[in-house]
Amino acid sequence: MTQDERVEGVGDEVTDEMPWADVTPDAARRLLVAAVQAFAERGYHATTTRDIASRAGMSPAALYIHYKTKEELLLKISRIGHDKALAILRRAVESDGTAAERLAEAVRSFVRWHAGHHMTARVVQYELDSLGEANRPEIVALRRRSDASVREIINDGVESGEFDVPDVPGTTVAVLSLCIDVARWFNAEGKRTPDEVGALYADLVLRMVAAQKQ
Amino acid sequence: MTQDERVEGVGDEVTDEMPWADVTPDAARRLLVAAVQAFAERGYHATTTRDIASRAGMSPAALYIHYKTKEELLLKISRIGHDKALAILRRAVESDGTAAERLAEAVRSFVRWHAGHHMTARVVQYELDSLGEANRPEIVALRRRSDASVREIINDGVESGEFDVPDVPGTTVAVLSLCIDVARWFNAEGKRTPDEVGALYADLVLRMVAAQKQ
DNA sequence: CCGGACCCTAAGCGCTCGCTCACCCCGGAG
DNA sequence: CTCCGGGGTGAGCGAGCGCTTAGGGTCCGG
Repeated sequence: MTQDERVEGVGDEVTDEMPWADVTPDAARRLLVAAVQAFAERGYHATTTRDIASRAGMSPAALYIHYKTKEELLLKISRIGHDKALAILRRAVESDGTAAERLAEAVRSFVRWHAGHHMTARVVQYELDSLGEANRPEIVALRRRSDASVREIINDGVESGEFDVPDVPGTTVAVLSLCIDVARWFNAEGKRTPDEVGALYADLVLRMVAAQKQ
Repeated sequence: MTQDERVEGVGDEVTDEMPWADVTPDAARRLLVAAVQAFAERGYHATTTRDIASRAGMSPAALYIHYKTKEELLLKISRIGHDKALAILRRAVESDGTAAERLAEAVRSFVRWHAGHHMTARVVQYELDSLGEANRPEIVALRRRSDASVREIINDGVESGEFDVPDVPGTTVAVLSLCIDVARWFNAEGKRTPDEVGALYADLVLRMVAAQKQ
């Protein structure tokens, strides 16, 4: 009863920082971070539980004190990652400003997150199929909410006349796809910072939806 | 000496059709097609050689008559797939017309291929890391040539004044990224045909690079 | 009839996987 | 000191992996 649970209470008013800050037993967090790195580098199926444990400085058996299975690690990573990504999008949707401003902010912050946390994002976005049938629907639902958030802004812009978008669902898919794929190609040793990529992509997306002649 | 090598000589003047048409022993082609499906559905590391063989209607051992290892299958798929994709881009680059026409054609045909052959494209684009150190450089080199092809068209358009692109390398990455990610989300049972997605994406890309005010 | 080249299979080798279990170390209460 | 419980470990389990090998069916020229 002394050092046990301070899980709740801190709130999550921050959305852009280290995602694993409030994973509570210290050893469990180290294992989670190790799993993110391993999954991002080698893929879920090519990663062994022995590899995860040794990255966290533990024996292979220690993993099973904190997680029931290897898939539970992937599920927890996917859940937290999608929550963070969705929170970023929702904040942009619910902010004040024109549709163009909100769309630019959504793309900028979403891309910044995918670049800055490209290891996490890679696992979150590309290892969804590695989840079993039992766990996948929960994550797919989160993803659909991200889709709806972007479509919401684009629809607003079309209705207000700011945007000229012949195919709203198709353009929504394209915008999200563009942002998500950042996690695949972004390299921390490359020349661009996450901020720069975010600014570039926000500009490109605004061009995609802008009314052609005013 | 009788039926051995007729590999070369047929030429590859066709770029948009079934990619495995000229894989010569019939059993080897069936195994390759089975491997593409399995890798696309489950990923390379989650696919067993027993699964590939049984999809091709053979025993597990039959695979090793035609291929030395499981990775050789992935390498062959990657090589053929990248060759086809690059050929499509090169044809657009070397065609006649304005930069805008060539860029639109490049995106349209590249996207059409990624949608129409999304299983192959998924393996080609997303399983590159599963190749060992020995084989990866060859495929990476092919990918760089695709990158250079798109950059070439965009540079032409900037120099001729057709395009207004502040960041040519960044925009090149974005365009390719947009096209490639089609392989991830495209669903054959969905509402859109590969042609429709190609047309939509060509339009979106032209908007991204178009001179804002003329 | 034979004999062998060509494909393919049944069986299984050696290995590593995800995961388990019996035990140990160590700080705090009595 | 003893006792105890929770986080950790060493060793190893059954299973399934990539891949190999000995041999069988079939079609050929003789």
